[in-house]
Order: sequence, then structure tokens, then C-alpha cells
Amino acid sequence: MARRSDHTPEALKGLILDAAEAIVADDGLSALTARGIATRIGYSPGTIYHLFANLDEVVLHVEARVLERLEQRLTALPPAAEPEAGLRSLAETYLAFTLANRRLWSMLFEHTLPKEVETPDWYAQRLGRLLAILEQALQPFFRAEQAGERIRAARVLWASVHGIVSLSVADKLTNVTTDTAALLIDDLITTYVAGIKHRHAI
Amino acid sequence: MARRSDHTPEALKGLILDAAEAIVADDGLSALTARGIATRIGYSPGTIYHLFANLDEVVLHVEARVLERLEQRLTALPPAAEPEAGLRSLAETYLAFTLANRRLWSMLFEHTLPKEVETPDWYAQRLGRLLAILEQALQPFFRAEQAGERIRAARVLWASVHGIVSLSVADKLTNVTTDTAALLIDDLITTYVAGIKHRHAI
DNA sequence: GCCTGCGTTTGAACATTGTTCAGGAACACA
DNA sequence: TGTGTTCCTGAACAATGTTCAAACGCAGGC
Repeated sequence: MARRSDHTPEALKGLILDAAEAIVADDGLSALTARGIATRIGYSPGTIYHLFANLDEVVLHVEARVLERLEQRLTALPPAAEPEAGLRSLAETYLAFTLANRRLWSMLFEHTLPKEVETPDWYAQRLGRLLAILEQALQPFFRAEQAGERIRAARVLWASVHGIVSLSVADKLTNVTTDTAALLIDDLITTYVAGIKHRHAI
Repeated sequence: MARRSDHTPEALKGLILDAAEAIVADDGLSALTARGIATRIGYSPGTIYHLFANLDEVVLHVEARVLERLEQRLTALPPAAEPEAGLRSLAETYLAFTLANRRLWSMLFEHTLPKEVETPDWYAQRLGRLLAILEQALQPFFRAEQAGERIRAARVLWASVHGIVSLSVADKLTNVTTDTAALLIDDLITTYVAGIKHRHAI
């Protein structure tokens, strides 16, 4: 009973990604199955494979949407009065986003592509844009000729916040401590920024 | 053709874990299958289920062995002349270990237990012991009555180093930068320690 | 109104997975 | 030799990702 253009291919892709995202958000990446998506959108499993090469590609696109939403949140933040407050609100927004989207966020790091396949360019570019936000927020702390140090600091902060958040989302740190991720992030920023001021006195 | 005590149950458990570890080390967590382990040790898949409740439990034990080995490396380090050098060599050892055991290390974070099941106590204790090493290395930077700050700093550093390492092992950061993980870790420790000295002048 | 062609969609099929469990095989002891 | 207990097997089940010949229904021509 093949239908014809119930939905355009693009609309169908959207349906598939919506369904996939809902499943991951509800029950985690491991609950995502081709048949599950198909049932949810009222199509058969085969249809998915006409629009995506395989399930990995579906996951990759869901990941992209999550990253895009995070980017929107971070760029929508009002400019901060003080540089350090700007950093802090970036980190807090990041944390709030991951906590509100625990399973979707975990997906980004649980999911690994098969050996041969490498992450597509657009994926790296998405990450790059997120880093650029941080690089800019760090501008007040460095002189113009210290661009290298500034860029490195952005990566360190990005990865560090990620580490705190991911261990806490996965419950691999909170088992051991009563500190919440928010406290740790606060300490990280305060101390790291104090270190920057001390090292690269501007 | 049931054999009798070719191996004691304990020895058999060891064989299973060895095989599982080898498979993960070679081809990653996703290549780990009950049949694969069974073939490798010359037993049938069913045997595994007499010794472990399910594959998740096998993975958990392999994780434990990896954590144990890391702990051995970290505790075997010679005492450092300077406090900051001690921190640095801890972090470098950690990084070297993860790079030498990429797939095994990724396993720790790709693998998540099903919703209901929670990580066993001994797992949290293993992590706790690793953190304790860091807490001790931070002792010279804090006064005795600042134990709270020191413990928090250990968690921040632990999670931050983890973040740098895990993004770099998963190639989700290096795509974007030419900095190696070692440089980022170096920057983290230098700057964070500078921040500590500045904040909690001892 | 009918036919024909073509892009869509199906759903059965295949290989592979985790997991179970009735029963067979080998040892220890009589 | 017989008997019981313990260990181990391997077939079986449900579920997975993925493929692809066939079936379907719309668009356009007659």
C-alpha cells in the first residue's frame, strides 16, 4: 500500500528525526531502533533507509539538532556587564541545557561512529562555532597579541566544563561527592579566571 | 561434551574477562559479543551466563580492571619534589594511560547501564580512591581548615582533565584544534594552580 | 475514462545479537 | 559397575539492523 507524497522527502526526514529525538529523550540512545521510529511515524522500517544511509546517520542528525539548539541558547544570552559574569552565564546556560536534556546530551558521547567512518565536516564546524562563542567571551582577559593563549584557554574551559557536566550527568562523580555540578563549575571559572589574571596580567 | 573443571570458576571468570578485554581493546565495545568471547575461550555462550548475570556485568568487571590498573600507575609514581610537579605528573600519567588504552578507556563512558540498574558500590569506591590520590596531591596548596575547598578542587581538576582527555580521545575536539591534549592539560594545571594560589593564599 | 510509467513504500527475509534452559557429559564416590 | 551431582552445551526465542523484489498509486498521455 505504497502512498505517494503523504509528505515530501524533506518533511519525512523531519518526521524521522523528530521521532528519533523523542525516543532518545524518553528512553536513551539504546532504545532507538529502526522499527521503533517507523512505528512512531506510521511508516515501515524500510522507508528510513531511503532517506538515511543507516541509523548512525539518523543519530548524527539528531546530534546536530541538539548542538544547534545549544548554540541558539548560548548566542541568545544578553551581553554581560562584567567579563567574568559573561563566562559564568555561558557555563550556567550550558549546564542548564544539559540537565534539561540529559539523555539527548548523553547521546552525543555514548554514540561513536564505526572505525572507518569519520565525523563529517559540518559536525566539526558546529563544534567550532560553539568554541568561538567562548573565545569571544574570553577576549577581555587577553591582549590582542595573545590570541594563541586565548584560544587555548577557550578549549581548556570548554573541555573542563564538559568534563564536569558529563561526569555528573552520567552519575560517575556525584556518587562520590555531594557537590553539585553547578558548584564545581563555579569553582572552575573563579579559579581558572583568577589564574589567567595572574599569568597574563592585562 | 560437558567438561568438568578444566578451570575453576574463578579461573574461568578470569578467562572471560581477559577475552572480553582483548576484544574491546582491539575493536571497541561494540564488537563485544557473548559468542565472540565464547569462541575465544573455547566455551559456549551459555557458560558465560553461569558466571555473570549478563554482558553488562562482564563489561563492568572489565571496567573495574582498567580502573585498577590506572590506580596502580598513579600510586606508583615517585614523590615529586614540588607540589605542582606532582600534579603535573599525575595528569600526564593519566593521559598516557588513556592514550595507550584508547578503546578500553572509551568503554568506560560509552557503556551505560540500563535505567533501573545502578552502579555497584565497589565501582564508586574505585573512583573514590582515584580522587583521593588527587586530594592528597593538592594538600600543599591548602591549609588544614580548607579541606572543603581542597576536596572540591580535586573534583574540578579530575573532571576537567577527564573532559580534555575524553574529547581528545573521541576526536571531538582535536578536529577543531591542533593543540594536543598534553598542551591543554598543561595549561589547565598551570592556570588553575595559579588561581588557587591567588585565591587561597597559603 | 483508461492506460502506462515511475517514484514511493512495503514487508518479508537474512544475518546477528543477548539470553534461557532442558538435557547430555564427565567426574567422584560407592 | 552404578549413581548422583555438577558443569557445560547448543538449540531455541525474541529482537536487532539492513536489503530489496514486488506492490502500489499518482501524473500525464491518449
